[in-house]
Amino acid sequence: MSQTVDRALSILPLLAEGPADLGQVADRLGVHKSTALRLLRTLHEHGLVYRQSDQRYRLGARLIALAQEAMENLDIREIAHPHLARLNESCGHTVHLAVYEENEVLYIDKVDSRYPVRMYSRIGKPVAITVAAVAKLLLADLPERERRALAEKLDYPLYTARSTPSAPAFLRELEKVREQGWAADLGGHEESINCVAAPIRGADGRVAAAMSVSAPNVVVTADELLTLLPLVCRTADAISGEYSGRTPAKDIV
Amino acid sequence: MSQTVDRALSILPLLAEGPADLGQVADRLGVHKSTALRLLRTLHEHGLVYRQSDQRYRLGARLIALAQEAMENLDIREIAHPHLARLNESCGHTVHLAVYEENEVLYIDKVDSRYPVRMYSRIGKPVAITVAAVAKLLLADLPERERRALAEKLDYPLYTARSTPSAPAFLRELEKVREQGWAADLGGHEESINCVAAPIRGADGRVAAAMSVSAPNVVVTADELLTLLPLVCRTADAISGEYSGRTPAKDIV
DNA sequence: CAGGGTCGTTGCGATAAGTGCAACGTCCAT
DNA sequence: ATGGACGTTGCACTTATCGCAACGACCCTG
Repeated sequence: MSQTVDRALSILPLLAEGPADLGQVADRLGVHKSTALRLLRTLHEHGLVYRQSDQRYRLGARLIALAQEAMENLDIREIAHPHLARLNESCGHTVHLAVYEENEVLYIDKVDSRYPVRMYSRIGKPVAITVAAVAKLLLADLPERERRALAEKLDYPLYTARSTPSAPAFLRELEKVREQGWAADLGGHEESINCVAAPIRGADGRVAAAMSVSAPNVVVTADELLTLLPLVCRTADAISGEYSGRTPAKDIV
Repeated sequence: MSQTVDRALSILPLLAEGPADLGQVADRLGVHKSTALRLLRTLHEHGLVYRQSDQRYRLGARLIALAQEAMENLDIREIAHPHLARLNESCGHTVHLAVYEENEVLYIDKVDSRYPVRMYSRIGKPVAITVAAVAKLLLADLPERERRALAEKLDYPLYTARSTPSAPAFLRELEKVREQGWAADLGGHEESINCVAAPIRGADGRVAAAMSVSAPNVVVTADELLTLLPLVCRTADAISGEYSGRTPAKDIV
């Protein structure tokens, strides 16, 4: 809508790929160098980009700090965290919390496994949307139109032989998840990693977030992990209760 | 430099304080509502702001994802992480990695304590710059002019009785840290928490990052924590060696 | 050491893009 | 039913942005 701002913001994902110099930025934006310079300067003043010693630009520290504040403002995160920590205490595995927003599913909290083998994932990282258990729960709750439209738009990378291969398969899987009220990912993202997930609902009954427990085969088999399902669901329900204002929450400050 | 972009970017910190509606944004920017609307729309298209169900705007998911990518591009983080994890294995306490950029010190990595008592801090969060041990190391290495200028600009909040109270005191502390080559924070930020920190240097000898070990009094006394200093310094030196390209690093892909 | 090339930077005039206004629509509360 | 608050739209004005061309710094090469 606003050309100047639009161009300036387009620089950010570009720099997210790695540092770039003025010429590269100008080329990729399709504008004159002087224009790119002015945009970069403005971004720089706001701390969103940083100019490193070799004169190239990269994303800046304030961007990271802003994102941090953004996450801290998500009240569901505050509410859920103690529950996630408690679940991690009792089962020892990695626990994730994720939300859906504008065609993306994002981890917004994580409690690391207490086993030495840790899986790779990061708060703030977009989730493998076609296979992750939390993603299935979040998408399964979208209105049908939106769900179908999104499913068509997605790519279906074959991370493993068990990855969801196509839009129809994905929609069927979502339907199943929707009915059973929980989801699993058994080696669909990484061969040896399984997850079970449960939905967290707001006052309106819609799925506001999803949480999961993940563990590699070398620690527990898929079947063993599935025995945790009731515990995961209970935890998710407890969070739902607090988040929707039904349960007053017996803590804190 | 670019008015439109400048205004648009000013919206981000504003929304970081919490969700706001169109009128509030327009007022705080000092522009007409229609102008604010267009800016917000552009930000929205790029996913940097999100419009929640009550129509108010808040920071969006892509901002968080971008920040994530920004951090993953910091090569020092990649290099340091295994060392931090190993240090955590051997001492059990919380380990932090921080960098300085444009008047801010930011945690860019963290390995949580294995004790039940965990301290509050977050990757991406700006550090209490006048008291944190890592901040002292990073600022102590700045050119004198810059260091003085920054010291004058800072606020000196008295978190505790031991917090650095003023610019002159801070500069003296930095001088000391500079000479001894390590830093500590003994209850200067939170009464019961102590840290020891060591610098990580690049090929040019300048301090590129700093790492610290933190623990609450209830787990170890300050004196006990200080006995870890040699280990912390050795770890930092190992990271320095790898980062500056001296040590080839015996790993990875 | 001179010359050619690359890259970042600056000032300027043309004009395209952004701005504020006023009117409209919607929703909610009175 | 009526008033007010808030978001949204189209439009005329004019200001802020754009690309250009020229400059300067730097680096590498012959």
